[in-house]
Amino acid sequence: MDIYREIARLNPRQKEAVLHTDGPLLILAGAGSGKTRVITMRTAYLIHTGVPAGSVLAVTFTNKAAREMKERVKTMVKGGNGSPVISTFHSLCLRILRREIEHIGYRKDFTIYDTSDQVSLLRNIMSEIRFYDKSFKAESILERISRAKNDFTSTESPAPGDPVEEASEIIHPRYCEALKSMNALDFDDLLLLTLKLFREHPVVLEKYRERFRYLMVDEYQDTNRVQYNFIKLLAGERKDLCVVGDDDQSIYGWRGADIGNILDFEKDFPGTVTVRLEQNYRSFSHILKAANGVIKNNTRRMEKSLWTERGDGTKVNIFRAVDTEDEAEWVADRISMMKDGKSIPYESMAVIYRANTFSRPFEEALRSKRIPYSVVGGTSYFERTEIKDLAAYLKIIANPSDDMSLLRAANVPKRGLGPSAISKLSDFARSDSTGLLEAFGKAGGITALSPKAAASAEDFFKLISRYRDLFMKGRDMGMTLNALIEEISYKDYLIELYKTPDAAYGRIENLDGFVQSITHYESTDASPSIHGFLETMALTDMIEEKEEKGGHGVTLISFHSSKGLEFPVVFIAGTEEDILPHKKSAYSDEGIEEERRLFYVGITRAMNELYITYTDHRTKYGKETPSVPSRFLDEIPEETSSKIDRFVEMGPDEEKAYVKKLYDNFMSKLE
DNA sequence: TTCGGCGTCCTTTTT
DNA sequence: GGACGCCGAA
Repeated sequence: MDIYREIARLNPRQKEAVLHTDGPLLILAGAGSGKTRVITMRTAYLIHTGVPAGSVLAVTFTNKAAREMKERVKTMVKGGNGSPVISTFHSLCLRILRREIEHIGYRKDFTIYDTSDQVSLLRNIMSEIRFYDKSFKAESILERISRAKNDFTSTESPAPGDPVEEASEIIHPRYCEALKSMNALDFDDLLLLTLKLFREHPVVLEKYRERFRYLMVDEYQDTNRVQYNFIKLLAGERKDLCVVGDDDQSIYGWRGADIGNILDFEKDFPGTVTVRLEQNYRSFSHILKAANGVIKNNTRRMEKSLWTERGDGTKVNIFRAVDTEDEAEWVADRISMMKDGKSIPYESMAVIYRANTFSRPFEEALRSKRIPYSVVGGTSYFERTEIKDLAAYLKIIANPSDDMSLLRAANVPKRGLGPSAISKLSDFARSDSTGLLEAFGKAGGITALSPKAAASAEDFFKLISRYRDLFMKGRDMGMTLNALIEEISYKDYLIELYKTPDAAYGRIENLDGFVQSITHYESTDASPSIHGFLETMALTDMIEEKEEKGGHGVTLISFHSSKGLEFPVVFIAGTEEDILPHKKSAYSDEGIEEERRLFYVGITRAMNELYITYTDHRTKYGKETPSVPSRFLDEIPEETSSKIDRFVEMGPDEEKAYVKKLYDNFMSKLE
């Protein structure tokens, strides 16, 4: 591929971004402006000018983004020496820590705790220190702790009178100690500890600065303070740093993403060249005007305005539905009209909503019209209990200090090791200052324990030791895992739990999938190990590659998950106050602005046709509630939209039917 | 130690 | 309307 010919085909702004290779560069990439094309071409160009491929580092947030970028760079850069490092923040940090973590006093064989591991650890700690008050949910404490870890710069004392804040202040240090003693790192630690490493060991930092001379960060608007500091340190004095992002699409503030990072980039890195990519290749003009009209009401943003050469297209349709079912039915009707009348395939259409629970009525309406659909989101494969159960076995096998996994595995399936036996075992471990797993091994000598429980604990210890040997020998992990499943009769346990083999069938299928994924890992990884497998499992959703291709029918998806995607036809549903903006975000201007960005993200997903719907009445938590149209609807310019109103649309018969339906609903609620 | 019934809560989720 | 966690009984 001739790189110069490719560059010549870019628009002037894109060209500018690709050709700027010295000093800090901020690419403000509007939705649909060809961002990926620009950053991959910039990478190719860098390498073409003589930069060694291996000294280019591109960091993304998701595995998907990293994968896509890798593939596209590969087609542009032929052969040559080495390839650029394209990685997520988390995998990059993991790789660094695997090599260097001993510098900061951790063992190399640490394991990674995911969110549910974190929650169970917190529950444990909270009950141990008798903090377990119903008013404190482990999840909300976790949220605070994670937040504190992510914007570690703001270590101000808790807002007085906020009990959750005060509680997490107390729990936080204990949580960190517990993690460390279990030789475990949570997701935040991967980043935080790498930063700590860089700060405390300049020699190590220097090594990585030398290694990665050219840095690129994708989705910069989503970085948190730790990521910002990490990047800044790594960029060092040379500051060959290029960040790409769109402040208008910053929708992860609640997860610690700091929109200030992108807004202040020019200030943080003096001499920054800023390039705005505003030409949009995705949508018709009416859609873009609607998007611009909405987003310009935000105050904390960098001025920009999308435009297109594609022409006006059709106006944005705003539909007022009678109620939740009506909204879903109308959308389903439209979908089948598009399919039948315009031969638009179902795969080209998406319904976007604020929260996953809103998928329900759409699923029902689509199903009743026999329209195929797939719901994006929900619990991921590796979050399923049966998978987590088995993973707990693998984790305690891999890391004997991992008490949380030990506790999970110990009594699943039931072995007669309930809370009281466990607490005796951990008392012993503490007084004898050995690990919990060793305490299991010595259970015979613990007088407080019933002989039955003691024997059971010892058996468990032996089981784990035996399988550790088997796995460490490194031969056929898939078969070993199968043997383990067999030995602990896990499938029988599932059948018993779900009463019938039929009900348990799906679960058992998941198990087989799990065995397959370890087998697959084993056959594709250069040096497979149980640690490596657990890592891959923690950091990537290995199933997603399959699902990405397999997704068919109409897509049902949340605003958040829709970022980065595009569909010829988009329906945005539930555009009502308390939903969008969500009532919990409506207290602050910041919150409202992030909700507005969500709406903006949704609008800009649409290529050809956009429908926005709201209802007159909505069923909330099983109760009929009147709804108020979202304030954001008023921000869509009149000349770019057209309104459809079911109440106006309805003939007298339908109106009568509607009134009757309301009445029936009302009567049925009384019973 | 385990099972079943009630009260509580209720966004978004890249890793 | 429903998931999930807590507490009481066997």
